[in-house]
Amino acid sequence: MTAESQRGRPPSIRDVARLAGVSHQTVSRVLNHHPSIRPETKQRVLDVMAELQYTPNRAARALVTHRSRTLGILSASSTSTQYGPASSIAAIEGAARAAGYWVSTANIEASDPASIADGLAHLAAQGIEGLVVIAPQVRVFDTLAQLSIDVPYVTLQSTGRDPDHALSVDQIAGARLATRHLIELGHRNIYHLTGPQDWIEAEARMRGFLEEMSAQDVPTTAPILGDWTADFGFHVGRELLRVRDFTAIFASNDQMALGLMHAIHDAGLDVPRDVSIIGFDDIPEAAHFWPPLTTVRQDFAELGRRCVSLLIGDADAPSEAAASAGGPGGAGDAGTAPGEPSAPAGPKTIVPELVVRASTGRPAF
Amino acid sequence: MTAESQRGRPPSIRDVARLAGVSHQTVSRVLNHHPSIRPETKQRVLDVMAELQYTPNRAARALVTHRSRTLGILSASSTSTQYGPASSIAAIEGAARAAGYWVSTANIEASDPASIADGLAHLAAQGIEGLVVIAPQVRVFDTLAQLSIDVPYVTLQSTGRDPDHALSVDQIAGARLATRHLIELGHRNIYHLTGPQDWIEAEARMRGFLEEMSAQDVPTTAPILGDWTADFGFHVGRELLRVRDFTAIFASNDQMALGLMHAIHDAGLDVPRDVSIIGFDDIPEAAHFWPPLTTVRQDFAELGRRCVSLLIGDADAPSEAAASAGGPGGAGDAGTAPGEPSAPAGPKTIVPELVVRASTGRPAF
DNA sequence: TCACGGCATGTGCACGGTCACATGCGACGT
DNA sequence: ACGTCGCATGTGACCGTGCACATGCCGTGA
Repeated sequence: MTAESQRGRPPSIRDVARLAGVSHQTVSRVLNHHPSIRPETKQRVLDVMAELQYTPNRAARALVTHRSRTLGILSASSTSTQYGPASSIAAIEGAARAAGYWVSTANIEASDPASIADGLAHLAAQGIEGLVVIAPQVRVFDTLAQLSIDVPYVTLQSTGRDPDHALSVDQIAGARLATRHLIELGHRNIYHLTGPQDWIEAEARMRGFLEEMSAQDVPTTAPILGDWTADFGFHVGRELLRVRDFTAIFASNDQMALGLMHAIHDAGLDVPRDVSIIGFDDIPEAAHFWPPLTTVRQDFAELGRRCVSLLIGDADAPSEAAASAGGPGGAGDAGTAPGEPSAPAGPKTIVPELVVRASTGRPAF
Repeated sequence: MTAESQRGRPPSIRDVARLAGVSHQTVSRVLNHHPSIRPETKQRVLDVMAELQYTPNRAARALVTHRSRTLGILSASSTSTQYGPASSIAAIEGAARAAGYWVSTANIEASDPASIADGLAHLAAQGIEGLVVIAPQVRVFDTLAQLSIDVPYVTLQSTGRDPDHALSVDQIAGARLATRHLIELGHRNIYHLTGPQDWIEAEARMRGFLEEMSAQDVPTTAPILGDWTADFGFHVGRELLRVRDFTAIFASNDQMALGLMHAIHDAGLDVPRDVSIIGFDDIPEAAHFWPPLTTVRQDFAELGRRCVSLLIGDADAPSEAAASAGGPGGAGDAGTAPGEPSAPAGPKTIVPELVVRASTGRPAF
């Protein structure tokens, strides 16, 4: 029965149209949830689609609509392997898919301008409609401008500085939380180990640290520039322990905190008796570090979701809303096309949360 | 000068053709590295392309060639946030991009069949030319068959059981390495904490463990089914310590090993004096666990790269090789199109490596 | 009764590439 | 000297969709 329609190629709307006894345009209307189609006609078309296992051809659609329905993620490969970014990426993909979008990723070497340009060009060649940047952002933006790529973009995890493009976990507030916690425990000699300087969130955490320190009138030492890795934390820890003019360290991510604790244990010291350590992110392993790490939790998944609603809100909502008053519907495939496009996304700032575990305590003296 | 050619749309090959004084087909030939184009003509076309900032339209190309040049990754969202899979994914993307392919990801809830089907359908709708599966594989394959999706696929990290689709880190060898290490230290009462049973590599590591145990005539206890998480390791550890009829545990990933060590410390015991712990994967943090973790290192990035060369070798190499004898060139964009497509990929099995650190030692008695 | 508007549907073209098939021209063998 | 072959290039159709613009029909108000 269906064998007859087999002709090598996958079925097109015209094949469906022929079998349903309508024009190809009617089929197209069914696909796009056009309002004025008689229910019976629609049903007949849907039946034929199912019978033929028809799938809309993405390329053809993109060609004529000039819309790729694809979001790009530009990610530093050194970080996409870490819990936080990886969780956000997963959430981005999920939210995008729910909204009928595809997600395409490009990993770059953050340190190499050519790599940035290459990755960006790769995404641009795809006609992405939105871009999420998880990388040292200053350089990326320069390159973006140079290549005259013009798509809406969002930077994951930045501070509220550029409110159009930055949806923020309030990194500053999180850093202040961490710092305040140490100060309230009685620490006065506190170091801060930051992330790389061209990561906006590293800078934000540093700012939060400095703000809280001066707000509480605690004398500040210069932050130490780190690179997010546990290895780096370990080496910095070894250096710092030579002098030991501190009782607490605030590391701007959990990995570096882990490295610090390693160095401290190696020196025969105890956490938190001799030194208190606080991290940032609350990766799932942090609860099982020894000692379990006090840290600041971020909701990475929520962050990813908001990225998408920001991006798709920009790109989609206007035309979408204009097109049809009542029905949302979107432009998903006829078969799938589930729930509403995500809700207005709530307040714009995600507030991070202090998680007190066993790596912080009162200073010994 | 260039202002004149601005007409809203991005430039097409016809625009380029007009300005270069050739036919659109000649432009197309330049794009596809056709052999018989006069160097001067080619150069003229390339110049115009540069001037116009011409970018080939992916959708149009895909429409007519029936090739999407896209690879799909189906990944369990619970695992894509972990170091190993994430590294492989990054490597896959890099290798794919170098070969002129795009990568699109779908994260699924491994436990939910509907989610699997949804993710797979999403990728299929894109016309992916290859699929990498990083998820409990049994269910995925069933679904793949049900949806009658027919693309070459590769399972990341599987054992050598199905040699066509499995490019293997030799998980069995790795597990034997770990087990032998414990036995050689003098341990006789060894537990094994596995990954979820429907993950092929979890099963492979378990097999390796069992094989080595019986090869060395050490009595075996039933493996404990885990879920890859540190939390789970922690809880299992607490249970096991009630009886304490063992001197060593082989955890099939580093996270679970971490959880185990946490439980052991909590009980006031010492690693490795009271219990030896060995992990698997060698995530970057493992060197900084307390104590630094003995584990088995896998080259995740190499694994990812091989995935791609396997997939693209299948899909591309035949026609590619037939097309032009000498020049590789690929079908990248005229402007970009860098280095050779990856080399023949070497021997098919990646051999993992034992990394001895401080979490294993001789049993106390 | 008829013009008119809205619904349900159909017709043809455009999107930006590639492919199959010309075409013109110079070199070469007989 | 002429047919033939290969190179360099051009012409037109086609891929599967969506859009702008008909078209026919029915209900409605003047």
